[in-house]
Parts: sequence; C-alpha cells; structure tokens
Amino acid sequence: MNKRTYTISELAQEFGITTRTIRFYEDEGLLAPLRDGQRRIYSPRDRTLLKLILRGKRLGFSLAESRILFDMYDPANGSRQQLESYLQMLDEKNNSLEQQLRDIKSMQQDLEDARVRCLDALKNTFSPNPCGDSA
Amino acid sequence: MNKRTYTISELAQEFGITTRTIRFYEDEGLLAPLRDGQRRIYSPRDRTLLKLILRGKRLGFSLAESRILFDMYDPANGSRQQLESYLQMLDEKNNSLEQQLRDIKSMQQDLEDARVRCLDALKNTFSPNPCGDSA
DNA sequence: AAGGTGCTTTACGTTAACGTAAAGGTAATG
DNA sequence: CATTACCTTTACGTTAACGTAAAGCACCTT
Repeated sequence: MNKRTYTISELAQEFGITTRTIRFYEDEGLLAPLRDGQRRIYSPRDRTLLKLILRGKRLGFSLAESRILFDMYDPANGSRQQLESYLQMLDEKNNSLEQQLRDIKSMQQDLEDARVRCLDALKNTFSPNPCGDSA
Repeated sequence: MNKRTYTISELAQEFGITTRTIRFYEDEGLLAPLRDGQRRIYSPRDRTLLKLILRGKRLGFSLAESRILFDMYDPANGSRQQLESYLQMLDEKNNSLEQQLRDIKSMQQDLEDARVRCLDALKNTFSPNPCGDSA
C-alpha cells in the first residue's frame, strides 16, 4: 500500500526544493493541504499538483499560469466567457510549446557544435600542470 | 543585397521588444554594437546574437547563461579549468533540454485533455445570452 | 528659430519567486 | 523537565529583467 500522506519536508526533500517554496505555492493558491492541528498534511493528489507546478516551471510557466491550468481542471462551473478565454490560452500555450520544440532542436545543435569546439580546444591545450610533458 | 546595419528601434520592432531591453542586454555584456557618433549601429551578427538571446529566453536561459554560451564561441583562449567547466555546463544544459522535451510531451497531452474538457463544458453551456433558446 | 523625430544617458521603480531570519508551538526523547 | 526536532506564522530582504520617467543631443523640416 502506498503511503497516503506526506509532511512538508518529505515533499521538499523528494523534489529538491525548500519548505518555504511549498508554503509559497500555497499562498499563491496552488496547493491547499489538509491540516492536522496546525500542521500541513499533503495527499497524493497534493503531491501530484506539486509535480505539475515544477514541470510547468521547467517549461517557463509562471505560477499564475499553472494556477489557471489547475482551475481549468473542472471547467463545468465556468461561464461561457471564461471557457472561451481558457480555450484561447490553451491554444497559445500549445503554440509556444511547439515553438519550444523547434528552439530545443536548434539549441541542441548549437550546444553540440560548442562541445566540439571545446573538445578541440582542450586537445590543443598543453597541460600547464607540473606533471611534465613526458612524450 | 542585404541591409548591412540596423538601428536599435528597427531591431526592437522586428523582435517585438523594447529598445530598453536591447540596451539592457548590452549593459549585461551580451551585445556590443558599433557606434556612429553616439548612436548604436547593429550588424547582422549583432542581430543574430539578439535572436539567440531570445531563443535562450524562450527556453528559460538566464542572460548570464546566454553570455557564457557566447563566450564559449571561441574557446581557444580559455584555460583548461575554464574549458572543463564549459563542457560540464554543456552537459547539464543538454540534460535539461532532454528533460524539457519529456516535459513538453506530457504537457501537450495534458493541455489536449483540458481542451477536450473545455469544449465539452462549452457544449453543455446553455447560452445565457438574450438570443433565445429557439429549439 | 522653433519644433519634431529619434536617439542618448542616468536613475529610480516594479514584479515574480522565493531567501532568510525571528519568535514561538508541540511532541518525543534522554 | 530540558533539549532536540520539526513544524508554524510573520515579515523584511534579494535578484533578474526589465519599465518608466527625466533631461538632453543632433539633425531635419517648416
């Protein structure tokens, strides 16, 4: 059976972030863990949300954007106006993801080129260390 | 024949950024345009660098990181120490790009799911406008 | 010469996403 | 029962990447 709950520091450690960060996400309305007395208890769902926040961050999403995506999870209670703005945002995000895919491809090529140049420069670097050039 | 030079506002307009931003990149050591008197003149190469900066930003690179990548363009004048740190950074950046690729795939799936939910919600939304429910 | 256009420098302001410290509650442990 | 470990709130501080004036030069036009 899976562990059903997590403490804040467990999550912080698992994801390599600080507890301050997790509390900040809560302040921003992205998480709403239960409480045991005054202590926060995180459910597997909270943990998933946290993972999604971090994935968003790796893709350059702001916390506000991630929150909107979370709000979109059940759109049934949104007005027509709201829903259309959701659809527009989804479309824009999709476009920017496609752009990122193109950017990654060309960036990977550039990084590879840079790597070759570095390796070449290293090959031509006479060791300036005291080991002696025994060849 | 290509236009050989650009003014700051030409570049700003082309890339949809402000002149302040371009000057800021210069302050940060990413650009070094020539001068005509006190005015900046940008070469095709400057324009390319600007494009690379913006591509980097779309992928979450900081300006400092982009500058290092620029510094890496001719690594011949770097120490062994320097070169090895370059290689390490290139490796890390590569890893994070691969991670971003995975993130984009799953994010695209999630966005598509959200789109379906939104469309569904829209379909079930009785027009609250005054057009009358003529069916 | 008066005004407009587009550039310049200088400098203070702003926002997101936390960092960091202070002061204190509570539960287990020696 | 005092210490340790882990949690809490409150609040001010920090950094990157610009935004936003303010004040002025240089050239062109009317």
